[in-house]
Amino acid sequence: MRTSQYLLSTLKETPANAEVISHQFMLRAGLVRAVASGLYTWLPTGLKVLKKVENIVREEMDRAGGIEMLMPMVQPADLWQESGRWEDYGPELLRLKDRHNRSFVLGPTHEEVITKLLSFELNSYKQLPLTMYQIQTKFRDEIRPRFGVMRSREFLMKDAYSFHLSQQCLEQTYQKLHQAYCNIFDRLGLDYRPVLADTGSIGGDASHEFHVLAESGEDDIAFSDSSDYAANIEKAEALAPSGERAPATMELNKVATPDTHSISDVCEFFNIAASQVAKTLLVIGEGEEGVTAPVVALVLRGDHDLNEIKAEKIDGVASPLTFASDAQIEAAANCNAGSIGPIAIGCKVIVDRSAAHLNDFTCGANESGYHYNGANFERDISDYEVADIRNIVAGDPSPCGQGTLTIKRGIEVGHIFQLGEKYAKAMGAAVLNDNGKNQILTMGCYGIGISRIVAAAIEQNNDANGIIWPDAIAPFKVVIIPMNMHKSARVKDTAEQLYSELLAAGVEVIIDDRKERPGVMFKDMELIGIPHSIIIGERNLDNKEVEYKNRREADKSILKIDEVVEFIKTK
RNA sequence: CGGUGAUUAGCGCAGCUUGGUAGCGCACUUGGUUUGGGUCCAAGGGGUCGCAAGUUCGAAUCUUGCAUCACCGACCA
Repeated sequence: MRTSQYLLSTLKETPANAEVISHQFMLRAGLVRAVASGLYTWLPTGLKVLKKVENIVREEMDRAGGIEMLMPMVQPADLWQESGRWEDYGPELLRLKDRHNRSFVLGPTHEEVITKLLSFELNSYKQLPLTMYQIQTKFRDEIRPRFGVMRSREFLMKDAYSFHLSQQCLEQTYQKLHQAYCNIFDRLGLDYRPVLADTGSIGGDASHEFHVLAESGEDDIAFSDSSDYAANIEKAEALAPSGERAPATMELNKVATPDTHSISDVCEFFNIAASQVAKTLLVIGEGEEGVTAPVVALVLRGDHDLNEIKAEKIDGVASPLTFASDAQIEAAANCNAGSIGPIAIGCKVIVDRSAAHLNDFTCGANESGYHYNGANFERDISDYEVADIRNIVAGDPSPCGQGTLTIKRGIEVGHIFQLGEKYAKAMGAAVLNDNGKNQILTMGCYGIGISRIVAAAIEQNNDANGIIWPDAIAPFKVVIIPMNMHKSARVKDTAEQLYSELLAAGVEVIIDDRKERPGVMFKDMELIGIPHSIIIGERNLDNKEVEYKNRREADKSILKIDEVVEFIKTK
């Protein structure tokens, strides 16, 4: 490729509405342009990277036994009604009508289509197990698209679906694809971790996410410091504190605490640590249809945060988790939100494991402007349940039993699920088993965000000058930068000769043949992040030499001209 | 959807308080200059100031409504 006949589209200045590094560099390096919120055009350089990621994913999926196919992006509503997700998926599902007023959706994922298809195509257990995949555009009407292509509405995804007759068989394929995902992220050259995950709206039993570690990530990942345990903080279990709860030593004592609402107010007022305070949150409970929903009190230690995913799974708590309104709080606890407490509250009380270990603690008195201190379980609060409802914090013991947890930020680039029979049952996907009986299929599904990987790779590989691509996904492997080619026939001839030789050797090379000053070329090529540069100037040609620079290193080195092609090929 | 802020040339911004000729830097075109890290000089092209209504002799500027975009919260590859 020649820059003079290409669309580089680099920008000197950072567009004002790009916040994260990857978005800034993707715009500046001419990889993408926004069309509307969450919708992007991929420019030539960006598309090259996207295709490289796609091909690595395709190769590893094929190697793991996947079979590629392609399903439509527009899907009929009745498939979604059949699975029940027409109601369940919510507004993120973009619905539309055709000219005949028939309803369709823009596919956010393809369980319905694939399962329906295979309910027709599969007849016998002899055809199983089967793993199908596609690499295709998805649409999710995100509430708030952000971070460029990292959370866009339209994006490129690899989605795979596996079909089995037994859980055991599903687990084998799940393991195989888990390994395939590791191979993919290894080849991409990314620092990533597979972590235990919540199954979310897709449903099912077991699940792992693959996270690229980066400060700009939207998820918190908990790691054990002495085992390979890793879990999304949504999922990571907070163990009960060890040992017995200390006995009560104080009397229950009601104290007037005017203008004391937050945990920090209470700590300051009583001069105690947040870990000695119990905070009480009221959420909506599961009520019968038509009846006013009851509230449920969730009790946590003052220094801990509620884990909403864990809480909404508890029997009696409405899902999705909904906090009580001020009016509901007033009605249930006779006080404002700053003075709620678990003592004699008159509703279901669920206490976090760590909070349940407290003795002589401080809590709201269910009377505006009053708190108790010296509160103790059993003596003061008898009717309660204990559950794990908090987020783990750094320093907590690992649920695996070894080591303590640390927390890092991650970008979710892959997610694999064991779905079980959910979709197969809904869509009537069954085959005859070896006893000649009809049997519902068991499924797994496996996603990778191709376009998100491009952004994640930049988040993890950049410096002040721009992107530093991992070699496997660089848009070009090497750039030839001739110094003042228009003034020196020698420089021009050498550059053109090397360009031809590299092309002939099958190397992805771009030559910067613009009539630009050297500084401009260096800046542009560093911004775009091409891993290897060959710099050709008068000063080295007398010795039949050129310079080589690696994007990751500060210093240049000297190469003999006739060694360049071999040298680059070994990189 | 709630909160916050923004919208003036392709990009980054000023002008608005106090209404009166639409500006600066980068980029682009032309000429010259320079040539190993975003040269310098000069001359140019490009804007219905997000849209609509209102106030006014006159609106980028004041008022109202709407739209779009970004950031913080709940969702997810």
